[in-house]
Amino acid sequence: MLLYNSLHGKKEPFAPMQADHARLYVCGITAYDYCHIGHARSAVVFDVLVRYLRFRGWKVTFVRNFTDIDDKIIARAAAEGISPEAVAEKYIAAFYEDMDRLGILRADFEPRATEHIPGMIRLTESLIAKGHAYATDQGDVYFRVRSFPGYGRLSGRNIEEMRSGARVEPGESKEDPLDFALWKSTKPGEPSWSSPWGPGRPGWHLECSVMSEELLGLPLDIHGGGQDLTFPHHENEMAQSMADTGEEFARFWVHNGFVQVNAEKMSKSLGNFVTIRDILAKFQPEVLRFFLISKHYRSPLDFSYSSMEESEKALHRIYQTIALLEEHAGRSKWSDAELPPEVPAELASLENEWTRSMEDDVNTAGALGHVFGAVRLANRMLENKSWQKSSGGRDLGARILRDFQQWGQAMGVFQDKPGQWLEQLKLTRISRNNLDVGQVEQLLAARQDARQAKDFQQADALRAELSAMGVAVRDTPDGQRWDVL
RNA sequence: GGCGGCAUAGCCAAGUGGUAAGGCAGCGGUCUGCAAAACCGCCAUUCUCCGGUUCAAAUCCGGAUGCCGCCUCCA
Repeated sequence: MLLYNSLHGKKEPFAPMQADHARLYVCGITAYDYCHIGHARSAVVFDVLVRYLRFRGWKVTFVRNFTDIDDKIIARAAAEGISPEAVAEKYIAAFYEDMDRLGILRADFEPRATEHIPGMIRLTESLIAKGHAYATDQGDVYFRVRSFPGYGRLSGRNIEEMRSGARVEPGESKEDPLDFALWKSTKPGEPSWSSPWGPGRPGWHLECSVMSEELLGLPLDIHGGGQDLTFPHHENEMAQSMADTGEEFARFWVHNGFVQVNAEKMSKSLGNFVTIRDILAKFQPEVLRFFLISKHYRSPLDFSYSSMEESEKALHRIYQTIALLEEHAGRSKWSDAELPPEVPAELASLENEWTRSMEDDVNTAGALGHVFGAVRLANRMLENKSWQKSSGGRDLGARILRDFQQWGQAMGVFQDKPGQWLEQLKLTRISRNNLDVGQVEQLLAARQDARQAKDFQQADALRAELSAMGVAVRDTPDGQRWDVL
């Protein structure tokens, strides 16, 4: 399969270094707030990557860390009046709640920075010993960026051009503004660990270097994260690790694109910050997941509630067809007829195209297009009276159901029972539209009476009233059924 | 200022040399007493613009315009 490697700026054939065993490390969250839509995208993108690598038959060991000590956590602790540890616990728990709902698989290892302090101290000592880092009188340790010739390779920048932009905090005594902290001396009241340089805490970039090496070994097959982490986080991780080992740190760097809200960067200052919880209060989790995979993972993605509604309708269409296919599969009698050969051939072609899309840099957007191809094919078969009751139709229906199952597993969607999903959709929409179910039922009962009395004018008036409320009524042999639009 | 990305129908969105997937909306139809629910069908001679390469370009090259991201904590 092809994967876009940020290190070289192009798609490259991917295969694990060790036979059949892919090792991935993805930067997780800093646990200082509820997860937003951008965290959801990153989580879903790498969840799909892991699922697909496994679907393809490779063994995958997947590590996703938690940063549980950091400036933002300390600031949040002060704001909430609780300890930094409690802040991290709280938001890690919230992370699991949100991600479980989105169907994100747990990683094989989910290490926390504070569990790996000794390793970080060892790496820092080693870098000092090799001349790549230095301690200051204040008890800070900095990485000597100019001692590592490859610096800037990942993010595509060169040291000379960066000088003006680098910043030096007051009180820092760096040799060079570009240098970054490996170890920070503690300020009063902050969490700290004892170290050869006095009490302090690790710099942010260090944890990923240490934990990835300890849990997976270097070089990693894939190191992932959001595009914004490319610089400085990943550049610095790479510099630390490579300066220490002298070897490649990660073979493939994979970065997901940003989520924007109303075509602007999401930020607290713009007031367009959308958390996963905000969205899941209005939509089923799978709709968000579907929305996130409906565009290629490297492109910017613009979030809006109207896009969510479109995704909801699209997903509804798929579940609707799955429901029809399952019902169809329950038939007891089948004629001997076969389908015209081009019909199963069309399905075979869609199956190939689905795989081709996924093999091409995990193109879920393209793959979904072929899923809809199968939806249409299924519906065409179901609509055709002679196809529908033929053994050829039975086989085609079973094969499409199996495809949906497999495709869904690889992408982390279509896993629910269709009846349940459709019912849940109705409940979600009722609550989103603040519908008064009692009132709806009253109107339905009145319409039922009117229809029985053949007072179609009154029945239609009631339908119009319901419709104005966003309720669609459908008359079936079993009576009235209603859906929320 | 430096680096990078993107511009495809009303909207969203695949497609990296061989003649434009898919979703939403819209339109036509099936079903229905009716039906905005379901299903089927139709819907870009054309891919921001201008040049160039080629038998052939949305896809490659050069230029223009517009939008965005990173360069500072950030998925």
